[in-house]
Amino acid sequence: VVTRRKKKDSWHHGDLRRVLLDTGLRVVEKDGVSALNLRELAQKAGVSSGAPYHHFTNRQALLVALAEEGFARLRDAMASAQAAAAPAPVARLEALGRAYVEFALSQSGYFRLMFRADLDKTRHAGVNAESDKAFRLLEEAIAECQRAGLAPGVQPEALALTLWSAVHGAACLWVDGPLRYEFRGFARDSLPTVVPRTLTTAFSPDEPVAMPKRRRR
Amino acid sequence: VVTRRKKKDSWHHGDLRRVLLDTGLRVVEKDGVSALNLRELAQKAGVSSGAPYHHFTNRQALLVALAEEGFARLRDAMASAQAAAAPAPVARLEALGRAYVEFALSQSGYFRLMFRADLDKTRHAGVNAESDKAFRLLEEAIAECQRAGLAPGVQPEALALTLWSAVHGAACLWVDGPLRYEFRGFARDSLPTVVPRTLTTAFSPDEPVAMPKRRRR
DNA sequence: TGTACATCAGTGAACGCGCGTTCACTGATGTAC
DNA sequence: TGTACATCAGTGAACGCGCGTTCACTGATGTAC
Repeated sequence: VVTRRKKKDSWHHGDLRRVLLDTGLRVVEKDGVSALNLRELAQKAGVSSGAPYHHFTNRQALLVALAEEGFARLRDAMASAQAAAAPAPVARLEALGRAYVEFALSQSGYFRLMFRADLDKTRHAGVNAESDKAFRLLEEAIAECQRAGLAPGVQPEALALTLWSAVHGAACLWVDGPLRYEFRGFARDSLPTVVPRTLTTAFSPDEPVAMPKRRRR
Repeated sequence: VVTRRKKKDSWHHGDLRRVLLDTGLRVVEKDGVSALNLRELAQKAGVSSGAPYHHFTNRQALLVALAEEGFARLRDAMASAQAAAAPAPVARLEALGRAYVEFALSQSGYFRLMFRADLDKTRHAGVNAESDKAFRLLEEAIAECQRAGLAPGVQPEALALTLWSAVHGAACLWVDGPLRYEFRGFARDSLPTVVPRTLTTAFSPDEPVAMPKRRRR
């Protein structure tokens, strides 16, 4: 409804592309991906219904652009959380997991766009590259823990997958699933910590332990 | 396209309600929830476009009915997997987790319907009751392990949430997510085992261990 | 066993709207000389 | 610095389709007596 003006009022609208992305993100955050339509976006940006097509070839392209952006931001969030964490390998790993869940909860628009079912059909180079980078952070942190003897000596791939699954699952259950930001009295703020902390605690309950030597095969 | 006839050709169509549910499920399994539309369902059942409304008040109601059914089937699958498992608490817990993921992969139609975002808005008593029952199986199996000293001594709620998150996340990543039934050379058949097994192995790596006593708070 | 009546599961045509997308256009912006 | 021209981001009206939903109807099914 309100016409947005960015710094430079040049080029007619300022930065329509950015405005479309931003308002689109807000719509998805509030009502889900299926609620996003270009006409409404155009209207909210104070622009005619055809205008968005000068910036995105179609609706799908806008969704993909947002998904790419989301993966990049997730990676940034994870990287800086890790950098800010205590130097111990377990603390660093836990910080990554927490950042993942925190991102999903606070940026649920991006999260939905990044993992929506239809994305794969059009899975674009940019999306794949970004998501790979995010996942690689997790893998490296796990390898680091294993080298230090701070994680169970199972296949690293299995451990990486399990950790990713756990934080991803928590995010799904909270963002769109039956939990909706609530689970048995855990405070909203502590939610992102619960799952990663439980895992790292389970992996090395007391303190650094040697890699367990499996006795039977 | 093909007109279905059930045993009794009575009542015009036989059992249109059931046929609509079944073909709807197949559509969702193949192309996702958004691909399901009542006109196509009616056509596939060889019936006019208005016919479904004698069995479901609207599209939403059909989706909810399928979701309820899905939760009931998930619970059955989990219960019988647990019953068929070895008597050891850890084996029983692992069987539950495996059943959850197996269900998601083999019945991805139900899985999508059960956890789709829009379900919550209309979250019905039937759905809630069924999903609670399924989750309670998991909780009890965890409590059993903890009593036997076979799981870390963290809060049971945190452990339950983490396990649920892990199997749910694996399911999401495989069914609609970036993994799509593939992860680093794990065979498709072994996928449902990877995450639950990794967790139970991590929880009690060698054999039954006493509940760890946390030294620092 | 037959008849009358209520009920119920279908038909098929139509309504109507949301929304992606197109298109001929206009006026603003940048650039070459 | 001014002018001519290409380009580009908008307008706004319209197309068109998919699809949920409705409605007056018809014929089949079950039930009461």
